[in-house]
Amino acid sequence: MSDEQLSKATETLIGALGRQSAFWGLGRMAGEMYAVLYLSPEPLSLEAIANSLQVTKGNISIAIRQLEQLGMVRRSWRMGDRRVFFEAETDFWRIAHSVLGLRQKPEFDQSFALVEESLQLLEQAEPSPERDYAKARLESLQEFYRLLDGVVEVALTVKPEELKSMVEMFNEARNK
Amino acid sequence: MSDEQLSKATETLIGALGRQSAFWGLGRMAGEMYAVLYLSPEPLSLEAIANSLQVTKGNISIAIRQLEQLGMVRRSWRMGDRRVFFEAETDFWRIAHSVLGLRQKPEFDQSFALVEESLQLLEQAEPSPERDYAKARLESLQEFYRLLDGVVEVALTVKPEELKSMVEMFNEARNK
DNA sequence: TAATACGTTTACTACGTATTAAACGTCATT
DNA sequence: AATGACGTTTAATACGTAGTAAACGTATTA
Repeated sequence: MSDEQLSKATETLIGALGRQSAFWGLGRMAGEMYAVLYLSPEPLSLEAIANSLQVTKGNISIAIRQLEQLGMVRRSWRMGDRRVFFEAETDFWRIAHSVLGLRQKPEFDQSFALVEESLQLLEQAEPSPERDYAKARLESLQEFYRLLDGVVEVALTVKPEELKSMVEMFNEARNK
Repeated sequence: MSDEQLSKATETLIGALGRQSAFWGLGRMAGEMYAVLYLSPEPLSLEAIANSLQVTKGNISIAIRQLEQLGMVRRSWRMGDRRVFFEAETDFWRIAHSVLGLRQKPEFDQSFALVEESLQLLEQAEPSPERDYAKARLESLQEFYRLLDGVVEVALTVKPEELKSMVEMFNEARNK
């Protein structure tokens, strides 16, 4: 690293995305790796990543798979080089799509299905004030889930520019 | 428990919200406790919660604080009873507000600040292709953060009915 | 065929967090 | 004052996951 400021800047981003990634349940390592790749002008080898993060190869090998599966990182090859290179997907919109679809949505669906199951159990229960109360609560929860589902659906359908102008529209309307 | 189906339904919801809660980084316990309270027609004592989840009082005492701080649970008292009772906040809209504000937003802001810091470090760096590339990347990341921030802002500003009708509008437009 | 350079897998260790049991402080009741 | 019923705190433990080092498989080169 010739430029001190540049490497400091990289370290700072590594810290930022590591935090973020851990917070969202992806593991600190995954975010840190993404940060390294995101700032690198050209694809990096597995070993290069391991060096810049001071961890072992095996560690990277496992973590990189998560990132690949989520569409946050791609592999590439160079002719005459047996090594595998990785580069970051830089289109956050695309990343948001795949992460929501592959990670959040399944979890959401699972939960939704369980609420439905719970509701069906209540249908079979003896009518009683307790049952009726629980039933009302579950239906209310279900409605909220449906709203959330709809919001996400919309967010993934519109184009980013559309979304951006929508947001601006709202903010203008609110500020007067 | 007089009604077998009712308690099965409760257990199912406990499982669902426990999963969900752990997934979102709140800890399994917190979600399970919320589920118990959410389905209970009247406030429950600390010990009652501990019994229904088969854990110790101390455990509940700690976890309940999280839920209180996030506005997901409230304390209440009964005259002539020294015990503390807890009841679930059932307005998910309100919960969404406070969770986003108290939990997600600070984390987001922290990350945003670090990206900015990183960007400022780059300003001071020697001009070079690597620096310029990194700078472009960070600016792009910043723009995405701003968009996200705006979306959340809007989502928290509009009333739930407004949001709901917006979603419906979009879906109709999309389906023709 | 031997030797080297990879990436992956595996068994082990280290670490942080969740959970418990017990001690503690407080308040009401006797 | 003494006792008992609370909720909270604390120290110890259990548990799951993150991370390492080394073995492994495979392809490439000599």
